[in-house]
Amino acid sequence: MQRVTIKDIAKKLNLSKSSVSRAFNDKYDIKKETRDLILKTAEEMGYFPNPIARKLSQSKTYNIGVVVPEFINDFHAEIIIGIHRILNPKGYQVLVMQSDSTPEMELKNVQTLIQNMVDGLIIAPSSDSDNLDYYLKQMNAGTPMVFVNRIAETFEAPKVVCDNKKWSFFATEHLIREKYKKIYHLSGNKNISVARDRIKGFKQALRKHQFAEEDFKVIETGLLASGGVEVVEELLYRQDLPDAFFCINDLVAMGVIRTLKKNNIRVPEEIGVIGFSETQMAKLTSPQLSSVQQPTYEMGEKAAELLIRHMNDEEVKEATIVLNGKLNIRESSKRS
Amino acid sequence: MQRVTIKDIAKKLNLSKSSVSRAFNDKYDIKKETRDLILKTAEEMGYFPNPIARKLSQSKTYNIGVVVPEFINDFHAEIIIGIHRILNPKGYQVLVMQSDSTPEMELKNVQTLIQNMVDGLIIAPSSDSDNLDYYLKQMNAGTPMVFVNRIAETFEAPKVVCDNKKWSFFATEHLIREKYKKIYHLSGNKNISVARDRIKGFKQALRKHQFAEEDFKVIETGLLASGGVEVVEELLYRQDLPDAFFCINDLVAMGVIRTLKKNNIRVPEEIGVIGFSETQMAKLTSPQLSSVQQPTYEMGEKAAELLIRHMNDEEVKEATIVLNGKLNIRESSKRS
DNA sequence: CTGAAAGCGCTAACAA
DNA sequence: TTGTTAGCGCTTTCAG
Repeated sequence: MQRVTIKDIAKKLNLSKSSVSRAFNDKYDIKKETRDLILKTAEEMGYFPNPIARKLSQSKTYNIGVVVPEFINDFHAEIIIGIHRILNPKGYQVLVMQSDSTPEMELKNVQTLIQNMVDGLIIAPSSDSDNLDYYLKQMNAGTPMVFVNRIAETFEAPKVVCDNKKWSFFATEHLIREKYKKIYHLSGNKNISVARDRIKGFKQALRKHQFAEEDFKVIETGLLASGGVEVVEELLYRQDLPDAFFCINDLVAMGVIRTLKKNNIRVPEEIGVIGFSETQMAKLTSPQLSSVQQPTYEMGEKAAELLIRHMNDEEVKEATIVLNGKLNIRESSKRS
Repeated sequence: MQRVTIKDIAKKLNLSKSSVSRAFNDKYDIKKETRDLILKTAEEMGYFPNPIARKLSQSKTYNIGVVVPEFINDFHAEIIIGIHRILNPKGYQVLVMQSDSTPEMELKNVQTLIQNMVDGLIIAPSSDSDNLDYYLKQMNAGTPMVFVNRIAETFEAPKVVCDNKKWSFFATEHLIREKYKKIYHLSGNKNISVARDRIKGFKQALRKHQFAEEDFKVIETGLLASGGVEVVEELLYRQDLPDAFFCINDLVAMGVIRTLKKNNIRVPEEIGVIGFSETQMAKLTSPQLSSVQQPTYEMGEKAAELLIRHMNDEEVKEATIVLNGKLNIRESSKRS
């Protein structure tokens, strides 16, 4: 069964291909009746425009590339859904690739996508310091790009971020208000600006509440549950347990809680725990996990909108959108 | 900066476009030296083939559509990753859409993808009884399709499924061996063949171990944690708690465990719980959740391989691949 | 082994 | 308002 083309319709109606084409792109002049006629017979003949042909002649692919560190986690999955929500209705197709959280793979994915001629890119970088030169070069060469989440503040590009420092501050302050006296921050990886910002917020809160500087303890754990497990085991061994953990993410927090409970330490009575980047899991565990929720869907949506504006040549080179988080206080951090 | 085309290379080397094209598609005759020369200068000039042009002239898009119920869960995310693993290296791009678990949206997505001229489709249906006529029609019209997971056994199409009945049987038998005497099965939704198969396995195990037929209790809960919560609350109210729950998935199991613990019922000592479709969460909770793990990545890989064979016109119309699961026994179901 | 030329299906100047 | 025509960049048949 051959696909119907504009040529077939033109022949059938004794019109030219151009007229048919025009009927489908209402930016050109065409008499209303002929257009209606064309649209009607097109419908009858089961015609659908061939997107590839259109892409070739318009030299526009309507493809948008998205690169995320990984898509098995709620955070990035939700960002991707947000992106879809904006882009799909506008006729764009979204090509998602994951970088396995490595800058090398990320670069490779971006290159692949550019070679496949995406019209624009949304990148959720794995770190904020790698590949920047390359990205800058590509942007100057005319590839519209928008960055999400982990990206250096100083990098001059359209970006969508959360106010990590602020919400880290609130999370820490919440622990302080709950009368936790010795609070450790389990930080993911200091190469990531997001983590650095959270450290800043953490320290700022402690400082505000007159904690001694020597108590500003930050431990790097990576982003996996195992990181939380190991830290607690280590601290137990060294008999240096704090009475609260503020964790870089929910996974680490879960690792912490598990290990504490295994050692018969009660959460939140003896030790409070709070996570970040709320996951579905937070509500399902016992104790339910307190966590800072980020507006993930909105991050994706804003990034997509920014990209569209960027592709339309609006001047958004340095537009930065900062979104707000939200502190969900549940059982794991409530002593009162 | 204009993109380099084969024409530019041809001009530079005083060759014809065809030769340059041939150099990149080694199915045609071309002298080795000229080919090497072309490849070398192409490299120097920073040439990349324009995929759109190639697609148009080959009338092949190298796009594969994938429709899943949703991608915020490990199960489907892992299937998608499996698909990527096979398809990306072969130069295919994967377009993923989610149906929000409704047949209507699923149909719409499939139609959109077909209009966008994907070369083939992998569908993880939201139910196994909807849209089948349409799919059959499309397949007969020449669109290669492969189905994954929730799909009726009798539907004649290439498909990749798990042996749900078998692993449901093993899960139930495991509970029996742990001396649980009154086992309820929390089933998702009987419209889904996967759920029906698990019910079969459940009953088969009870039968084998001489449980009374009146004890074959199956309760529909949907697929969310809230379903588990509500059932336990209801059963508590009616004072009809079993001593073990075999749950359709980990989310429901988590809801069950949470609610039991809230009511000071110990898991697994008083009540055992086991999930299905292992999630990352299973290892992170306390007690750690026993669950049947399905080979999700492999399901995606097999589906992609099947699709490729199908697109190459191998006769695989009715090929069904049945994969094996695995029972991960953890704390939530071990009384001994 | 290489070149010329047609064509994939559509868009977009330009003419009429 | 409509038709003619020349592409978009590549593949592929046919000649040479």
